[in-house]
Amino acid sequence: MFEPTIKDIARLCGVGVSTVSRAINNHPDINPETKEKILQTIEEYGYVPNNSARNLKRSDAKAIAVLVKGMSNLFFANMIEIIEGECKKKHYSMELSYIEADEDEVDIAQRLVKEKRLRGIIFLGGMFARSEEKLKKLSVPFVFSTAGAIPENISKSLYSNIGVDDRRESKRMVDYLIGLGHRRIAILVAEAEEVQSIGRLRLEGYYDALRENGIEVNPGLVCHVSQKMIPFSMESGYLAAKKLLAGGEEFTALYAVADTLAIGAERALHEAGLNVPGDVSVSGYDGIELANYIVPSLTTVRQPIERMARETARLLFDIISGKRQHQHIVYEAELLERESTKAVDLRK
Amino acid sequence: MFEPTIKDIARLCGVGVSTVSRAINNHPDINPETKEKILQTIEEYGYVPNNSARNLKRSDAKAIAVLVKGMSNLFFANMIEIIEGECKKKHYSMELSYIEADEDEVDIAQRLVKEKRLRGIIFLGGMFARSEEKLKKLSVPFVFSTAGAIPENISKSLYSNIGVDDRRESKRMVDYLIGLGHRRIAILVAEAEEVQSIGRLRLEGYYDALRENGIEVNPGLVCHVSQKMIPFSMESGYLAAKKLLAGGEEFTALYAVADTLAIGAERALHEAGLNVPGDVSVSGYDGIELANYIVPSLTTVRQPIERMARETARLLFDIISGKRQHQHIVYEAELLERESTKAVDLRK
DNA sequence: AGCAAATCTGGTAACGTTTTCGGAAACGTT
DNA sequence: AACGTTTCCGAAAACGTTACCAGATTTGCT
Repeated sequence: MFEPTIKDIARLCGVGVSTVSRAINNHPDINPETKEKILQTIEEYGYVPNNSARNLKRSDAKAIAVLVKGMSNLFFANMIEIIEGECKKKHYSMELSYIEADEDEVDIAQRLVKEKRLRGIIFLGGMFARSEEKLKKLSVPFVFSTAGAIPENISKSLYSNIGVDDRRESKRMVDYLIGLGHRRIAILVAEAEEVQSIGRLRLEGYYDALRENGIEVNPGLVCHVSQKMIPFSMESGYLAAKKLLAGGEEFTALYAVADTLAIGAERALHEAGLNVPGDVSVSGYDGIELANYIVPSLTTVRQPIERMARETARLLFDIISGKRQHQHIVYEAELLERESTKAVDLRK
Repeated sequence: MFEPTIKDIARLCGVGVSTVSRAINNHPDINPETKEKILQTIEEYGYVPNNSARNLKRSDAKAIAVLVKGMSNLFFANMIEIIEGECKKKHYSMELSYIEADEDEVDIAQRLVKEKRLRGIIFLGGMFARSEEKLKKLSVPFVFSTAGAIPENISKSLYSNIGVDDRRESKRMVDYLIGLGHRRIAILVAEAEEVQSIGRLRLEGYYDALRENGIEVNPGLVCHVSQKMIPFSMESGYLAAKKLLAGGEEFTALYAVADTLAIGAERALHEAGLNVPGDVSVSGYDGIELANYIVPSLTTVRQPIERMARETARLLFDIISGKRQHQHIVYEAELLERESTKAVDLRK
């Protein structure tokens, strides 16, 4: 199959290649009539500029990459879709790549940028304990979202970060459960071993709340998702809850650090003949759409996912175009009180 | 920031650029020692070949695109992740783009292919009533998955298609409900207006089952998701079910043509004080992971999603490399009988 | 009418690779 | 020793664009 190039179009129109190039790129230095004719010919022959040649010459591509760490997460799927929409608006293309837990996201990004001459990177999830030198080597802006905490000693001007204060919001949820009278509150946590990871932060929030309320931490109520499992999957929640139940430790509330984990846990509870919220109150974290539809609807902390995703993309584009500098945005989350939690039964 | 090129590496090693190129691309015509030295220098200086230049010269890129029609679908999110994994294995990069309902996927693909010199396209969802001429113009292989039905008059050698027989599997589900004694079976359907769309096919399956069992179709039990809504979202299911309930038509079973719709519907049922499966049996379609965890777990038709996604990617790669020809694969789905359905109560 | 300025245009040199081609050196074989 | 082979290598020509520069034409102003 023959693919016309800019030369062919030029020949067809009896003009030089530079003129065709000008027509394509909306250059001002061109006669509107010539431009019209060229555009028409282009249309007629179905000419589409070769991106590789263009990128080579321009020495950068109108593209970004979205790197996702932590698979099978409804939350990220949602964000990706929104980010893709923003890319489309800016006529950027988006490359998506899921990266393994043991891979270094900054290294991968670095390579990708060099290879494809991308203009920026969005990074979703994962923990975040990078070295400053690596960040310094980055030649394009890097925006993190829904990532773990940032080590204090790294200069904030090297990257952007958008999200909520996981530790604080997690504490808010546990405070709420305590407010309902719960004292024996179990927690289902994933990735808590990774320093500064999201899971870790949410667990810290749990500790904070207990401490502040003078409740002693019962290690038997802190249940970790097996490291071999996908951290935030329903299956992980299910299995972890089963383990918790098997442990025999009593609890009146179960807080899972992700809605998906909570849903898995509810099934385990159900199988054990426990009613939610009758016997156990259950709450999650994230505020995925689903949480509102299941029966009973799930009490959760809603992250402003759409706003976060949209702003992540917009901020990146603004930094690329020089309109804004790197910044660190912390959104407020919202506690959604729903059917899965209730005040502790005083008769018990 | 200075980025070394192949010339720099060549100079640094005191060899010609072609030799460096040979080292990078594992060409046999090179002295192992020289290769070793070059590779070492590359490592040392962090050289990464410029993809644009490479693609330009090679006149094609090691990349494919995944085009998704029909947004906010858990099912697709899952498939995309699996496909991305397969791409990674083959060292292909993947471009993701969601396309609007009114856009022509083949046109978009065509443009993308010309622009980026992609080697193939995977197309997820949407209906599929393409013209043969357009398909003929395609210069790279095109694999559809989870798409609507194929018009019979289009030559099957022009594209591949992988999926299940939606009409038959849908009928299977309705047959099952009828087998449980249900006669007044409501259906929640989306996109049924689009000829040959997935929604339409599933609705046809419903009609087939009723007809075969001598049950007259009650139009009051066929409930369409509003066209303004996202077709397969939970919200759509919720709203549609509310409309159905408001219609006042009695039914003992509700079949939603997607699990997400079913989950939305269950909430509406719940709000109306109806118990599942006590008062109404509910079933879905797709077999997303979630369906197994919610309470009551959802009876559904499981599409072999992982197998489909994996095979879609593999088939595309095989066609690209000439190992296989275009083909049309129809997988068997599996009816998963779970807690949300039960035999109709004879006392009623 | 004359000249400067504005408008438009085409030629051409890059951009960083891969690949072809011919040649040099090293190696076997008679 | 003379020859063909093999092994390795470098020069240079693409690939399809964009951007710079210089030239040609038109326009605007005295």
